[in-house]
Amino acid sequence: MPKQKKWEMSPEALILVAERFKILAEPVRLSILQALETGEKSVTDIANVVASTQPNVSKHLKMLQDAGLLARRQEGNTVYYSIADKSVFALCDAVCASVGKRLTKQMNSLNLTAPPQ
Amino acid sequence: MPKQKKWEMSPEALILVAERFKILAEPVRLSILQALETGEKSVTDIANVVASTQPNVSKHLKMLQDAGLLARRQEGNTVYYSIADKSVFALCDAVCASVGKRLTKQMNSLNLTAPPQ
DNA sequence: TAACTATATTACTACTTAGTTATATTGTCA
DNA sequence: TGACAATATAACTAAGTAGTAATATAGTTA
Repeated sequence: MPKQKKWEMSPEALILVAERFKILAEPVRLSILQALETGEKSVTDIANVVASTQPNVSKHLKMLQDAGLLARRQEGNTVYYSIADKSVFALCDAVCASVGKRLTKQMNSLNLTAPPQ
Repeated sequence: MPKQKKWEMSPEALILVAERFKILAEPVRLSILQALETGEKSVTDIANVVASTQPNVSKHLKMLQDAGLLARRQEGNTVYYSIADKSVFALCDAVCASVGKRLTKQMNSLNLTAPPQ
């Protein structure tokens, strides 16, 4: 019986939740989170992994940090970012499962159990 | 031991996940989902509940349906939409918890256990 | 048929933002 | 100090989109 509670949320709360979703609604930012799953990395390293430019990555990192998803640690000249809120991975897994289920349904509805040709 | 699996995701999968997050990154759409939690509703009813115009709501409904989150049922002249993927509520709850935890931390770091003034 | 209702669509405007380029800032080392 | 390296920031452009207003498409009823 843990599931069936009503979803009461104020408009302000809805806005906050939407903002959090917006942070995650960018492939590059998801890629950054993925790159940091194995541990902290410098900005330059992240830029290399996600195949983007340093200024662009810096901007995304700031957004992720402001959202409370990343932590920042400076050592001498280089800055290391790391995951501050591991719950994002569970979120992404849940979305991935939902999206995957939907794609499977679509394929089945087209009687495509295997790719054509 | 169910948790600690590596997060391997192709760039295409990241794009799909980001698109799903983007669908949820809009307060009006979250409000629509909230309005439908108690059961199906007509377009006009939804527009009234979320305090928006009919064309705007119709557009959002189409996006939600295309994403597989809503189901559509037509009866005579009116169209009823309903939740097709209840997993979105778990997602929103998870985000809400994460955001709430972060706000609590911020308040504690400012020694604000109660609102000022 | 015409008049009415519910929903969808189109065209448009205003706003947001991802990416780029150039530059500023900060730290290290000689 | 100067030269260099790592990161952050500012200004800009281009693309996407939420909301609006007008119109189109159906379905109902007379």
